[in-house]
Amino acid sequence: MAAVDDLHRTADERLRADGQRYTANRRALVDVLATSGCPVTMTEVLAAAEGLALSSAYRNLAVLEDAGVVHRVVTTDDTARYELAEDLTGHHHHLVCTTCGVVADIDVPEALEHHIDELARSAAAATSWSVDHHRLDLLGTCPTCRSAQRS
Amino acid sequence: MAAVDDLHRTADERLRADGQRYTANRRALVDVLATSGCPVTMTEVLAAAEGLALSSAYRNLAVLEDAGVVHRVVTTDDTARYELAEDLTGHHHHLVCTTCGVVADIDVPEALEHHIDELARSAAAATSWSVDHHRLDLLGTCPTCRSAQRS
DNA sequence: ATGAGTGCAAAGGCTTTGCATTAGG
DNA sequence: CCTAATGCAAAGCCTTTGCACTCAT
Repeated sequence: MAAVDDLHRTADERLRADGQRYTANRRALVDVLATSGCPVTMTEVLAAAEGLALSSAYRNLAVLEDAGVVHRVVTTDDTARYELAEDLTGHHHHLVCTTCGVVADIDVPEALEHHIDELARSAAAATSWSVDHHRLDLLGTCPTCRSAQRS
Repeated sequence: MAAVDDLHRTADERLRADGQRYTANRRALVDVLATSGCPVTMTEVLAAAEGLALSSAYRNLAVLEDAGVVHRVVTTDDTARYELAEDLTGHHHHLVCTTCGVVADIDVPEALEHHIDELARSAAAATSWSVDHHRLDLLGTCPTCRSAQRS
């Protein structure tokens, strides 16, 4: 998998640029996130990375986030989720289940992104805030919770 | 203030429909949220509603949320914020400060809302999720934190 | 009088931190 | 060697819950 090698190389570079080492634990975390396909909870991270201590997972995910490799996703419940940074996976948005909290990725039409960028510019101009990113979530019910409702 | 009277009447109706009473504490909470103009933290709620117990504030905000009077806003930090439900204040989106967490309201052009609704429909059709709402946040730095950075 | 609402204190759950040990450069 | 990283346990912080008391109907 050349793509995965590239990912690790990029992660390594970013951590070094941040004065950090790309250790086995950190590499394992990146693998977990690259494999999962959607933002994952700490519980899921620990299940996928056997032998990794809870505190190391939190600390390393924070280090990876500081280095711009990982993004911490906060939705509506009290459990954070983690995914690879957008510039590694491509810009996307989220479908969030308001029942169980699970998050899926969705792509958004270029035209809509363009409209949002315009909004960001005009809002920044009107408010004296600076605007860096945006976040568009669709909130609803995932297939699993939908079938649970019906039964 | 006729508008505020309407607000309290609506809140009262919704609580009763939910089998709940519109008590003095709950009325005070609605007043705090109506006055603040942007989503507020629990700390701010307690400061504004003198004599209100922490547990009562949490419990009553939960009751008000269940009744559809209040909306709990989760952004990027670990402190929830509360605002009046959108159908009481009008649909809007948020400007979130990634430094201090403060949240401001912004209105979004009708055309953009329309595009987002289309996205919601197509995403629902493509994924077998059901989609109820959306949430668009602009993430950046508020004026206060911007001046703190410069100094 | 009867159940909802309230306040205090204690407990919960996710996350962070202190500290001794281990490993990488 | 020397600093960073790790793992365990303890602490923190926001939030929820248990329980006795008060208030409204």
